[in-house]
Amino acid sequence: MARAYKRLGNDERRSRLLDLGQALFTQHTFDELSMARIAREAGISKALLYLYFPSKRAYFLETLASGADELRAAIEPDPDAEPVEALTSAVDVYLEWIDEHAESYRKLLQSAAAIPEVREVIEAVRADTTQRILDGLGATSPQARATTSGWLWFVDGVCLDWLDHRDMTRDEVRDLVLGTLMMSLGAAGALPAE
Amino acid sequence: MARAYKRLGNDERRSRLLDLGQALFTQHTFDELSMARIAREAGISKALLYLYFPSKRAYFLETLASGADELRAAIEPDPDAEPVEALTSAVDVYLEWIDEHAESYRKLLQSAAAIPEVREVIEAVRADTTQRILDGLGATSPQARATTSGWLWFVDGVCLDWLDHRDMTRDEVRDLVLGTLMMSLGAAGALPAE
DNA sequence: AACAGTTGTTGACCGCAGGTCGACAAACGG
DNA sequence: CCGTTTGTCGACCTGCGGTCAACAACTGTT
Repeated sequence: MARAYKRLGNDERRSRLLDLGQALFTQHTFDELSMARIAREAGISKALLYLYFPSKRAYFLETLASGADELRAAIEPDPDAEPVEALTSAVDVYLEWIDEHAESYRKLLQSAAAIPEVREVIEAVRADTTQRILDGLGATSPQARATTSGWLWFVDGVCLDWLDHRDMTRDEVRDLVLGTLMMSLGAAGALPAE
Repeated sequence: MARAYKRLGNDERRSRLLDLGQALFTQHTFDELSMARIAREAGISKALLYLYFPSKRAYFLETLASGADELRAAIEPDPDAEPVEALTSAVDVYLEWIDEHAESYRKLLQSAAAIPEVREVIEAVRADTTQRILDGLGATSPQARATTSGWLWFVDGVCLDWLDHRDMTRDEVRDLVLGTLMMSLGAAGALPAE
């Protein structure tokens, strides 16, 4: 009698599922995919999927983390560089990543608000980034904080517009985005004279 | 024998349901509310709710529209005013509305990404607003478009930060937000000399 | 070769969600 | 008083995220 199923080691199965998730979640939104569908796509039963991940959200988050860690590491600023240069290169890396993962980026921003945990992660990253920028520039006023925090939204807005139209080069986008930060911080009277 | 239920006219029932929806959806997110719960809250059966609205999303959208129309009308620019002033007053009205409906505003931005239809509405409004601003200022370059479109995100980002901290006056927020638009359009080389 | 232990794997099941349908009951005209 | 209209409801269907007891594939021992 033919074997009923192929048996895999724990780690092997797990990493296969994560790979599959990364592939699926970049093509479909969180709630476009059911656990049943994912299991079918993986050639296993739903129950097995739940043996490896406690919930759909957890699965999504792990899938996300495995892909986002590289980005986050790349954006981490070089502590030896001066603030403005560190920021410039961080933006560069960010734009490059978006350029190469356009669909994932879109789906991520879409899934973001839907899942509270993801929203929290993004908000935490934003708050953290805001603080790093403020520290780097030595700004402290509420205006500076609001401007910087709003600017992060601005960046994502510009990126989405960029992906929609594709009529600017990556360098142009970078200059636009960085110029805007400096200009608006200046307008808010938050930039120390340099 | 006591009457089994109170019978209402079509319009009466409908508008009561919309009022209830507006109240509920400003206190809870879209998926925090079940149709069963809404029906219970309205004192009717779920089936009746579905007689008036074809789906939960449709119900949410109509609820939203009835509340958003007033805002949209208020933001509609006075065609006789000069562009900059029209924009200023529009932002003023927008901020005032957010100030008074802080929770609704938050819930809306959260529900936004979750429901495709809502996202589409918001994106349409943003695209429309972007175009109006560009027309008003006589700007046409991709940079100007990207900047303006990103600025709308900036505004929402600043507003969320504002609601989180509440350490600026509404006028300060307005000046910050308008100043940023002008500054960044200027930096993008998109502003005609004035 | 047989057997026991481990563990990867499954089919059947639960509760709840959005959505549908046929039957009933309130109002109104004659 | 009855027939028609239509506002209303309880029961039901499907599909979702999530759970569980049982089974089957591999491993080591004798």
